[in-house]
Amino acid sequence: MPARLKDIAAELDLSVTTVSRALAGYSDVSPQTRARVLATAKAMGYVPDATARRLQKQRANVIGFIVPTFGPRFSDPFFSELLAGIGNEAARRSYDVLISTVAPGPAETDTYRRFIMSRSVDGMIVVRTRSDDARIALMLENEFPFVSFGRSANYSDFPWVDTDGMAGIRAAVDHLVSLGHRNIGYLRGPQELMFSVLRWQAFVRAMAENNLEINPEWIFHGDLSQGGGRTAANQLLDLSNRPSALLVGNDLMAMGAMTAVQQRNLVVGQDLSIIGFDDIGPAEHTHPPLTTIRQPIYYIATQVTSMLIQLLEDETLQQPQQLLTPELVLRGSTGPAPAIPDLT
Amino acid sequence: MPARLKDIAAELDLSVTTVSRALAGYSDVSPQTRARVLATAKAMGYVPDATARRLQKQRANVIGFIVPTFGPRFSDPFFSELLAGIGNEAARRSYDVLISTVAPGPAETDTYRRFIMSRSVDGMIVVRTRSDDARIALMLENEFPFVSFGRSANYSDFPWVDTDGMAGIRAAVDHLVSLGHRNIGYLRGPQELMFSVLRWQAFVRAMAENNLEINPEWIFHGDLSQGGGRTAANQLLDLSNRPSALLVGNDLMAMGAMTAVQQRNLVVGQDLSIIGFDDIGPAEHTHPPLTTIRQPIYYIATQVTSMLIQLLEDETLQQPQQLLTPELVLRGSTGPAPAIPDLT
DNA sequence: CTTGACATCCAAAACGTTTTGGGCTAGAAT
DNA sequence: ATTCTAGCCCAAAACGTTTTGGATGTCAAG
Repeated sequence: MPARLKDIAAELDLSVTTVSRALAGYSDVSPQTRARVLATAKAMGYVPDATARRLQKQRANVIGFIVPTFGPRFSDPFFSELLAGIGNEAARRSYDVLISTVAPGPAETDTYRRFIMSRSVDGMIVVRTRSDDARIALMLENEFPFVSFGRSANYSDFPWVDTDGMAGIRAAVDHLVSLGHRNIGYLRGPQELMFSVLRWQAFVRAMAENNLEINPEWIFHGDLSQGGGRTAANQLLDLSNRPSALLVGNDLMAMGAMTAVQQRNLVVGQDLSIIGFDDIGPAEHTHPPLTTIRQPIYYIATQVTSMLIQLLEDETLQQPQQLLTPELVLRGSTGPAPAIPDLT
Repeated sequence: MPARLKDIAAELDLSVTTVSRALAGYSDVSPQTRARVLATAKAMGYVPDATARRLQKQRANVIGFIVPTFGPRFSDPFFSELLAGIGNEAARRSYDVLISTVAPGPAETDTYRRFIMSRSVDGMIVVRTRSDDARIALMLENEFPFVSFGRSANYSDFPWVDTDGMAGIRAAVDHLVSLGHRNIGYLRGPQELMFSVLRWQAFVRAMAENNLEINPEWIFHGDLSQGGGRTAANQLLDLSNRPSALLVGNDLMAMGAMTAVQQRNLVVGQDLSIIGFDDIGPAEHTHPPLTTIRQPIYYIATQVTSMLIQLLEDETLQQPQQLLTPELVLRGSTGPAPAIPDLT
């Protein structure tokens, strides 16, 4: 049984009130008394009961994070990095993080509702925003504090941090063009994810700006997983006329695509140039290392967490919406386009 | 403001007690009243205040999980899979998961102490156990419920689930031997991690059983990361007399080692056979796919969580210590040993 | 008519903390 | 001698729920 306030009070023949106020450092406790309280509290290993304190303060000092797990087994380095950022920043500011995992859908909204209405958490962090995002709708309508990693199509007035996919994709396309590529394919992520559609739109625009046509045969869809990337790349490689470069919606799929290429004894960066998006940890350790559009996941995670805590502590955000410019990281998975047979 | 019990009571002109008992399904409230209560509770979107309930019940329905993050940025698929398992199983049994991230060390023990003494969680899940594990010592001495993924050298009487590293390593060595390898190196993980020393001991024994000598030049150390694996493999490749096969303490390092081999234009599975340990998601997507010793991380995570919840609900564990036999998954990173120059 | 038995409801206590609104004493000022 | 002020302390209320231990009313059995 951990020691409680009343145990300390009994030990020192003081009231619970005085012990509480001594520990909180109020000035209406004599220095001697305070010293005695501090000493025995330490000796008894006293740690306040978090639940009781929460009930009284009407504040949990906990932020919620619901991981949208796609499928039961999922291992996405994106999320470990995210979690490390959220966890470290929260710990630094003495907040705890309450987690649940649930697949997108109605059950997900229920979990959000439960977190909010049961007052288990003071605020939420949202990731992988959707174009029409029920989670954001729910929280806006309940005026519940949250910050998201990513924007949404249907709502605009809420705090978020995001990467400028447009700029990133444009840099990638420009880079491919400068390498001589004109036949560029694109591997899209799920349509309902906001970042997926933004990146796709960026691709369409960047191609147009370079006066390149988009060949519908070279557009593929994947589920953001390595397996999905591999499947899509195999479809591409089965084509009789292939593109010379493939832009991929995220790194994990790009890595899967690389595997598919190599399994046919083709060379990534030569027979097919591949560019990913994210720069997750493993990206620099593939062979060849993956050229990718880097978004600072860990930094964004700390940033989002920090913003949420600021909101909770009634500070106003000087910049509630932050659009970060990503950086194209040139590595080995891209190379010059193969010479085109001269048709003249 | 979410609706509270007293709001429902006021609405229906009932006492808070009756409303509470109606919702809890006690038989001393009339069916009509109960129906009315249920209806308005639903209409008002009532969700019980978790904090108040916890205080009264002296039970949080929360399990704690402290992620031992090594370094600020870390992305280990091992942990995402672990988290998915813990999260999904906890959600299934209506428990929440409270998370913190902290690097191993004294601050880590403080975090455990805080979780325990503040009664924020009912029990803890421990992973990456150490030979002499301060976390386990702390919880045993406070009789705090926990279940761990992994054993410990200094304590034996606590509930855990673990993979039989011994059996796994032996299978791997036997497999290499059957392929003709006699010169086998080993890349160890950190010495303080229990699974690391168990696997190393297993290697020593398995080599002896096959009458093979261990060449100290072929023993390396790494930090379980891809970068660590790459560095170690580079040391190996710099050697004038190299082993023909390398057994690696975990998949992430094995993947790093593969990259190092490929960067020298050598072929994994031919010039150097590599075997990992874990079978994390990406392992089957490398090129060549990684031969590895599979431990079912997701399953173990659900199992550990389930056991903890059983403990918390006063059920006795029929099998408090589970040693799972891993499976050697043969893929492309291993191949026959190169022919040895005949010295006779 | 009384007594039980049953059905239905509720006031009050409890969980452990913080906050509110004083109370008491000693010494200084009037 | 009285009032005021500081300094120190504490009882009680409050947070929202569940549990405890009745209270009240009705109806059937005696």
